[in-house]
Amino acid sequence: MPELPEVRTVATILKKELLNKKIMDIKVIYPKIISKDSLNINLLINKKLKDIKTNGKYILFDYDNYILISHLRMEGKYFIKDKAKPIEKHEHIIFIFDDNTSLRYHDTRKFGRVELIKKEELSKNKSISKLALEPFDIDINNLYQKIIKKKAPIKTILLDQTIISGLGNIYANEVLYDSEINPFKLGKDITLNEVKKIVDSAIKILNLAISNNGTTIRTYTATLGVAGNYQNFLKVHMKSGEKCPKCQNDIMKVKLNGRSTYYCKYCQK
DNA sequence: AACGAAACCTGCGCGC
DNA sequence: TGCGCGCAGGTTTCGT
Repeated sequence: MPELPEVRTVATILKKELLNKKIMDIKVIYPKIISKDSLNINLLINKKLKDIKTNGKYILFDYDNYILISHLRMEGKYFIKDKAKPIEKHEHIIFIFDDNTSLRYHDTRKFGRVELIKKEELSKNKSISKLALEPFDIDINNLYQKIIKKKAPIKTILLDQTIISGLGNIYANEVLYDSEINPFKLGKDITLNEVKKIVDSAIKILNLAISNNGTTIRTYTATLGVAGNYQNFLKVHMKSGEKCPKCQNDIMKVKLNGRSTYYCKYCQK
């Protein structure tokens, strides 16, 4: 569940469900989920959750003096369960609270990571400090200057979280379709007006996706029981062979730097 | 320095 | 039925 709308959806629900719960115990079943730079996760025992925020695709659990940074990568999910329920396959970390509940980090592919840091270290954290602003906050001219320095295709650039944060493969495909830009167009050839279109499209698409609880595709278990609905709004992603809604030609599927890229070669020049 | 490819993992669907 | 391959919403590390 990983791009910005899905991460915000998860964070909103977790905040509602977990605020002020006190952690009584933590069971780590698969230790590699915890970053090697992390403080001992048991420092969270006896702490109460004060807030949950997000930054790009990161979820930040605020515990006063500490912050737990969580990235879901490809398949990370959180479930809230009665603490007596048996540990299921793919549950790697279990937080046990002072009522009868527990929070379970579930990750089929084990790509996700959590890292516990002191709060004052947040701005210099290796992952967080490199992050660019989200499309909602980004400065067009600043982004333009970064993009035209790049030789890589614009699709690849949009996936670079140090250039603009929050977009992943689905929304990068959708944003480039909406802004009518060919995903293969090189960064150095992108115009200021095209950067404006990209940011406008990104804000529009992400906001609509957030209000629909994100996108749920190819997923067997909805995180926290919440099924997103934005898959019903997708124009090109996973639509190869279907007709372009604008010109009725076929949507193409190609590989671009190893990622599936869907676009209309007539509308996206 | 900057780019693409491989690595990190598991499960599913498809063709043979 | 079983096997092998390709594929999946991401990021970091490794070569060139």
